[in-house]
Amino acid sequence: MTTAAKHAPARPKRRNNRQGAVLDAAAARFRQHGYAATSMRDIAADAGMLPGSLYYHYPAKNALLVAVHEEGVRRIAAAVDHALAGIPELEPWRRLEAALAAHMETLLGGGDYSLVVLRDLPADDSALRARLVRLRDGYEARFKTLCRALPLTDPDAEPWLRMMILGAANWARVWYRPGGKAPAEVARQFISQLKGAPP
Amino acid sequence: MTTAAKHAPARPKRRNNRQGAVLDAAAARFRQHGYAATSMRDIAADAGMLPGSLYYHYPAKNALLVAVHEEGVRRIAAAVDHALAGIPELEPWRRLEAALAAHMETLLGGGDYSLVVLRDLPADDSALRARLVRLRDGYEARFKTLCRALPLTDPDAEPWLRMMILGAANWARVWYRPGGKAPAEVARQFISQLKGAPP
DNA sequence: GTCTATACTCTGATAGAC
DNA sequence: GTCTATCAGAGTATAGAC
Repeated sequence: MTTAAKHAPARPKRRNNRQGAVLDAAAARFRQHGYAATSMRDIAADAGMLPGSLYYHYPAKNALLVAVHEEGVRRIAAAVDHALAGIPELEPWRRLEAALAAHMETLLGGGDYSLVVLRDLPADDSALRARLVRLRDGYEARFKTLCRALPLTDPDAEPWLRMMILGAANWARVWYRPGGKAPAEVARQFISQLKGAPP
Repeated sequence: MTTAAKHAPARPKRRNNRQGAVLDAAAARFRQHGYAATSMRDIAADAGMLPGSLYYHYPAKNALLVAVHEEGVRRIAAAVDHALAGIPELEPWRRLEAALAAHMETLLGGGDYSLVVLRDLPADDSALRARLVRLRDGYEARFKTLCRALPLTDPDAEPWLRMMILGAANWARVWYRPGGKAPAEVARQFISQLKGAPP
């Protein structure tokens, strides 16, 4: 943690790159049909393999879910961090808006791996569930920091404000259609509702 | 629609009431484990039947999903309508807050059938999906009316405001824990964030 | 390292006795 | 209205050839 949080270049060891194909296929299926409705046969077919071959790369179906989730969090966190690094200016509302725009662009941008925002955590495996929740919480800590920096008249409002922003943003997955407003514009409008009239 | 929107008393024909047990069992399973992860055998066991017996009451698994969904929408809509009927006063923000409180109480109150706000609409059956979406849209029309009545400085803000409110409320299912603040209090705080400083 | 073939369980659903 | 018995197929996972 001294020099850089990510000690690996970009994709450390995608051995013969077939593992990447498996993960991509799983991400696409999980996103489109959900975890429970996706079969290993589906994933294998999309990856151009037979079902049994998957188990060389990942020991079980839920290991695939964890891997997809980890990659998803990694990507959305990178997008947000990159957006914030571009504007070291101090105006807190604008920083929050930029972060939210990056969050929503990644989430709604059509890429798979947007599961960060998993609605439907596996209820049967509590260890797995806890692990995924911890991952998401680690990511969302960024928004806690951003919201705490806001000049609010009532400091106790911060948690509610944060819950509203993230909730509204994540729920956008349900109603958003690619043809509509750009994700960044949605983010701008959301922030605008909370900020009240601008000066 | 002249005298009353609901022409049936409370539960029109729960024939021999075993059908109700089936629906309750299905609702509980769908809520806790999701649709795809629930088997007809699970539902049958919870209802005290054998798997084959379910098909006397419902012709297929997805018919159960539709029935649960319809009952869920009916309940949450009834709760909101009842709350609004109690306060025919005119202050629009208070009406919206009351409706949101009823929405969230029903949603977070622990009852099954709160699937209204279905996370995971079946992606494989687009006819079914469309039907469920239409049901939800019919319910949410109430909030469109409520938001349009608000005294907003920018009238174009109404859709964004509504999307934020419903999104934040529905997403609360993900983080809300029964020990915490009452749902009505959460609703109050959410509205408070949007209204700005009260007079 | 990757694939083939397969084991074994569970799925939604049906037919017909009671 | 519920049960017994069963179907055909899909589910995850494994063993072992290449």
